[in-house]
Amino acid sequence: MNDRTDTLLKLDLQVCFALYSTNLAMAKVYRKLLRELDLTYPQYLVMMVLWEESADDNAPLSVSRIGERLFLDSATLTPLLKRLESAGLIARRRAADDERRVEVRLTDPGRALRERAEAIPEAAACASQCEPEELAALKKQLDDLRQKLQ
Amino acid sequence: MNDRTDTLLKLDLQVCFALYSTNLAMAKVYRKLLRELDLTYPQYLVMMVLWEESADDNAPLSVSRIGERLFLDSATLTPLLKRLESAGLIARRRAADDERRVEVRLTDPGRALRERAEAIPEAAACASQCEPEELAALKKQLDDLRQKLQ
DNA sequence: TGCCATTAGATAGCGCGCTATTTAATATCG
DNA sequence: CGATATTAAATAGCGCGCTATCTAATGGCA
Repeated sequence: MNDRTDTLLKLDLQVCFALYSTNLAMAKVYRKLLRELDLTYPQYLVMMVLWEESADDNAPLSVSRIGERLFLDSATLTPLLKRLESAGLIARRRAADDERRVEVRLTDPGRALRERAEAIPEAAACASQCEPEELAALKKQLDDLRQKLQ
Repeated sequence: MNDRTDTLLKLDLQVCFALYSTNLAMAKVYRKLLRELDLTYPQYLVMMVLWEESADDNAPLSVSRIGERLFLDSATLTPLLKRLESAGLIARRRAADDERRVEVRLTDPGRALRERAEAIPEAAACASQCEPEELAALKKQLDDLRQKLQ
């Protein structure tokens, strides 16, 4: 193994660890911010998808559609959605035309929560203290890497 | 809220989600690679710290020292270390001079595992398919962000 | 010496996120 | 039509990672 290869391997390890630990740090910041909404970060992501795709017409989203957006599957989403349902933020119902599908809709409180949630990204942006250019570059690199890994 | 601010907020959300989902994708790749070593990614990180800091002289590391390196605390590490212990890779023992501390040491099998683990970073680097320059830039940005978040 | 604060680690309980499997509904094809 | 394959979601069980709390050991100080 030559030096260049060795450097590359160490670097790769360091990148993976940086990804891992920065993600934990990010989760910690969001946990604090989302505490007052009684949401976890993954729950917040689900609500964001619903607010984005279904807020206007209240069109239902299937579990798998939400999973597509968030790269999560039913084993993760089903219990999470049940918690959001028991918190009164969403409603779950089997689709009439295909009873395999579960239709997820916002309830009125779920729709209303959006306003209170609007303070979150600003607070998060503040915590990150980064320049837009820097963030844009980081996002692009992360998206590239995810695509390659998948 | 002006357009520039709005753009920044959306960007921040996107970066956090990119971080979250890329981390999951990375974990998935490592899970597959580490399967043959019967290690999870956090367990692998602990072994890496031990291999790096304690392989030569078998000097023990405390739980908190490992936690410092990995940004994890005892609530996460204690059960993880117990699993590594029951797998025979490490030994845990209260320190004689201060019985609050627990000394973590590699066992012979734990030390031996290092050789088999040396194929992992190469395989991971291969999966990421990235140029060293790109990885180096990504690592730097992630480290910056983590520091700002903490 | 005795009291109190601090420290290191362990524990309880919760919510992901995963693999593997199961259930039920729908689609397909002879 | 009936048998089989495919699909959507749910479930079981495991390992983090966290907050909050607890236990036990040590340090400090009157």
